[in-house]
Amino acid sequence: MTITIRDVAKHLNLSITTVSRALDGYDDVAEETRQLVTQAALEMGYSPNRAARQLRRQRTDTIGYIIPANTAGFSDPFFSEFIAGLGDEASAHNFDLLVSTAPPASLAEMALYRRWVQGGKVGGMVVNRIYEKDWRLEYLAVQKIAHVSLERSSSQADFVGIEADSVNSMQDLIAHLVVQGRSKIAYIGGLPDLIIDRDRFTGYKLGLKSAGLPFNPHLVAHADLTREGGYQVAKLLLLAGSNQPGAIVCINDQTALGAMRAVHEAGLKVGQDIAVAGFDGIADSAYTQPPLTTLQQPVYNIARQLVTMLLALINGEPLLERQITILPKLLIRESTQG
Amino acid sequence: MTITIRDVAKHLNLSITTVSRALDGYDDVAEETRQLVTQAALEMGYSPNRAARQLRRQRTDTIGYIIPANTAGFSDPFFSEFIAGLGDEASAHNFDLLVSTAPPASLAEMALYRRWVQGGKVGGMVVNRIYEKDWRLEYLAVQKIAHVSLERSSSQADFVGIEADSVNSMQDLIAHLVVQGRSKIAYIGGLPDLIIDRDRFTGYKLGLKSAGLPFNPHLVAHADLTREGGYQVAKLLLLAGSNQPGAIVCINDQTALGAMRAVHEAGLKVGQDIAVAGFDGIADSAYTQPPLTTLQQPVYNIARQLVTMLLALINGEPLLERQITILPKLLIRESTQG
DNA sequence: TTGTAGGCGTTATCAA
DNA sequence: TTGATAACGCCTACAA
Repeated sequence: MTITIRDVAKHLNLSITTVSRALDGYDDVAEETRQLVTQAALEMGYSPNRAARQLRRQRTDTIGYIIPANTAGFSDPFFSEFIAGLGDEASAHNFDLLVSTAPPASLAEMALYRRWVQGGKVGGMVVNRIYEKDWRLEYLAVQKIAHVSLERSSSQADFVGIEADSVNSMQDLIAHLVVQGRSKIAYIGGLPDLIIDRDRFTGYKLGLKSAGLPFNPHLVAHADLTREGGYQVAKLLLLAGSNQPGAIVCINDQTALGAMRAVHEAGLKVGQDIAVAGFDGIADSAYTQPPLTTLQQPVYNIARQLVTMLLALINGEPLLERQITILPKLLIRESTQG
Repeated sequence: MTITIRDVAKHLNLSITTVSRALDGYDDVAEETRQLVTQAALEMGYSPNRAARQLRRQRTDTIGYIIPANTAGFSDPFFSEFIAGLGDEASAHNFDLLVSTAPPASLAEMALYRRWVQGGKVGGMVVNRIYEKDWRLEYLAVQKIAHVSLERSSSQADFVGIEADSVNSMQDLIAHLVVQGRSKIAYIGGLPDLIIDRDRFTGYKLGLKSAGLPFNPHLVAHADLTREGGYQVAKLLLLAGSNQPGAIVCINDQTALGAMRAVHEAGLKVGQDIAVAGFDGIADSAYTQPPLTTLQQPVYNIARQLVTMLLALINGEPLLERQITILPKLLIRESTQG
């Protein structure tokens, strides 16, 4: 940081006030002067110091997102798409995106929130992978800081964000599997306290009910939303002998990828011997072998939309819709059709 | 931003100086006082305003990384691992990571650099996907701002960062394919100006030479490092009739995934009819069907190491190694063995 | 060991 | 239409 507004002003024999206003587009500056200033700023390579601006304006042009990663070195394409969406939309509004990772409800996570929110580093937060009881949402509400969430916790008094209608879309998926002649349909979820687990599991059960199929707790398992977790849990399900499932429905695509691998290693054919389906519709899902049936959510666009909503909140602009519901789209691919 | 150091000081009937120093761990503060202050700060929910601190200290605790994304809504697991590594290591040092995406050498990219670097928003940058002639590196050098890069441009006078020995590792891969009886080995790269393309392509050619195989320009194609690009280009290669390759070596795993799909759609079997190999060793590669042979780089750890180096640079600490070379590890999987 | 005071670079208020 | 000046919250010489 070497060149300041003072340098520009001195160079032009103007006051810093005029320079500041010329650059900020105030209309009480002579057009001629503005041209001069803009030109000089560009030539001199001046860009306003963000810290000073933030301090003075008492607001920041930064939003934050903390990836809820349980393990170090994790990797889930859901997050790259999500972050790309957040970043692109933020950039479009000259906002910046602060990113970090922390295990849910960990001390590290809390420290980050504290630093970012109470330190005024961010003007708003994006949250997802919501839990039924989620300290983050309570915290953000108490701090009265702008935030939007993907998925909704029942404790959220004033929910602003997007939720997917997992319950209904999951039922569509189950119906599809039933049409394909599958009856012993297994479900691999995540932590039961997760909103997405609750909803997708509910949809799964309702789907069975509609089809007149019995609910069998032995066909339900919980993993951790990772490929590895899906793999391990699916292996166990496949050992069930006569109780072996004819289909495995997973809480997300990563889990499904793991399950597919387990099926394959068991010497069975995905799509023929056992149907496998996921949820999210990440780009990978079209490239697996066989391609994966999934409930697709437009992750990238959801992220952009969330940022749009968040910025409106931050800028105190009216929000057309405070709550948006999306119906994931059933993409039927080979993994569920013999 | 509501509770400041002043509030804490007033609450305790101390001066702000004392509070500031107590919290920053200076040793000229009575232990008793420190306890009091720390306690009060916690209770009152005080966290220093980052903007004020940055302005005063004339340095920031933020580093930046701009994802070189060519298309909106892109998704490459390489980047999620990379970002997770950057974020984790930054967090470990109480630094924050600013992330955005921009097409290489675009106006948007330049605007971001300007805002971040000249605006003092970041104290250092991480750069990768380097080009032979790369404006970012020149810019960062001119601005005299700390930066590290993954891959090295020949124009980098003072390179600090990590480079993979693509040339040698690629030769290992070619040797492996030759042992497997493959002779018509194709190469799908990226833009020729990319360092990784230059190096991997060089390794490819040297590998052919060592094996006494002729170099055939018709077996070389350029895509864009995406799955879709790899898919399209591989389709063309497969149409070559009698010139059809027996193996396809790709610049990265994403390209290889696309190529695998093309092979599959052509009714051929990956690993038997045609061998396919990638580069990077992203987590996905173990889960494809068949699993993908690849040259693995520890992306997550590379990212962490880069941040370690960058922070040393920023803090003016001595760097044990300014330049680290990594030899990617050949992971032989089914995609190259019949 | 603690307190006083100046200034980091901006923007906003007020006066010219 | 432009300029002088105060303040944003913090850190750090320097003084007590």
